[in-house]
Amino acid sequence: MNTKEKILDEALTLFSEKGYANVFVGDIADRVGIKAPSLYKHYKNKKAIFDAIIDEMNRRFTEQAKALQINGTDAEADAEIYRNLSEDKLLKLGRELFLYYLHDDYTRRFRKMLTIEQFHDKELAKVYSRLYVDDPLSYQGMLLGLMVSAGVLKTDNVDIMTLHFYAPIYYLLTICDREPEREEQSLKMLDEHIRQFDRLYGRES
Amino acid sequence: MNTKEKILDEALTLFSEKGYANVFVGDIADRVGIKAPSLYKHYKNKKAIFDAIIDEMNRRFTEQAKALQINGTDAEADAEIYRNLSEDKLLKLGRELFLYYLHDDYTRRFRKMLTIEQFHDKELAKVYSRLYVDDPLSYQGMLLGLMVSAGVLKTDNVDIMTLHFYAPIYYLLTICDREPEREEQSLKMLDEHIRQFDRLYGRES
DNA sequence: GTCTATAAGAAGATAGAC
DNA sequence: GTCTATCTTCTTATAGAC
Repeated sequence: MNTKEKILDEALTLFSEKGYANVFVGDIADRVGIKAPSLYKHYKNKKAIFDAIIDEMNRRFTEQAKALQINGTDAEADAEIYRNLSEDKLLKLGRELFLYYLHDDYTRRFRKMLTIEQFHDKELAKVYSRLYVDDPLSYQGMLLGLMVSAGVLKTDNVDIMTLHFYAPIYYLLTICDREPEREEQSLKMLDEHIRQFDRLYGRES
Repeated sequence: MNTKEKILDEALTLFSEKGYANVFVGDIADRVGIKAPSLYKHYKNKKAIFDAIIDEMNRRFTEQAKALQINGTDAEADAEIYRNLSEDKLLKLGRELFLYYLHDDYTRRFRKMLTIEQFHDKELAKVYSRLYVDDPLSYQGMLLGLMVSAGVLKTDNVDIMTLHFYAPIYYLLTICDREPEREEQSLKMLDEHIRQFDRLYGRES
């Protein structure tokens, strides 16, 4: 990781803990191991660092979305997978996804930073809603829709079923972001949530 | 409203939009209609204004909690109410609660401020979790528990049922806080959520 | 309690040497 | 690209008159 990248990395760490306004250019420089004025050789000003973080995230998520679409369009193969999805496998899948979002360093820091800055301007509000509302609901809606098609789940309203699946996961994630010591408790609730979801929409009805 | 109260009020408005660090003492004074130095006759410093807001909220919520407990302990009368709760009434109740939390000026501004400041220190994280996790889950858990006792709802895990009821409501609320123009869409989803919740846990099973 | 004037210090950013 | 020195501006807070 070169200096320019290291600046983004350390800035993201600080922004995600204290928020943009509470982080000083000198703080970032300290952590990078240079003096504040040197930082201006890499970025025009403090705001440019913040913008570069947002850009980098947009790049990553677009990339990820593309990768998901490639898998997602192969509906026949996916349907076959979901048809054979036992409760245990669903549980494992949900837990892995949750832990990825919780523990992946970049994802976690970015989510916390955006949580702090979401009211700062309309643009950031949109980014937040796209990443944590619209994209997850549409992607998971597609997956759950496949499971409905495969007869594994039953509903006449996939959108609300998706909300019922995702909202508790999102909620538990925000708890862990705020108080990491509640991770164990949250994981336990996550398991129970998925098990109950499976029972409500799935095999027993 | 005297000057001292007006300072808290305007400060809360600004803090909830920009966050503590982005609000200057002069900004608050401007909105109150005085000059910055006059403000120091009412509060020792900027931090004291913030602390006073937190204290005032603690006062209000403790008061509210007491009032709720008085009703809540009369389980017999409540059970009677919930036994006769039709889907339409549940819908109306949920919608009213949601709109209260969304539109009540004090509640909304405080929630947004705390959202921005929740990672700033452990104390604020705890306040957030108490107000938006532990208290609602325990209060609504009690109400839903009564409905289970009354035979209106069925589950072997009231905690998860409560999570399934509350998490989508919380989630929709955060969407409206961030993008008020999505209120109509969110209210529609709220209705569908409650209706579906009622179907999953209620009469049809 | 409110004002004007101002002190004290913090923070962002630039200049110019190396 | 990194440094030291420095400028400028902004922000909190105080002093003291009314």
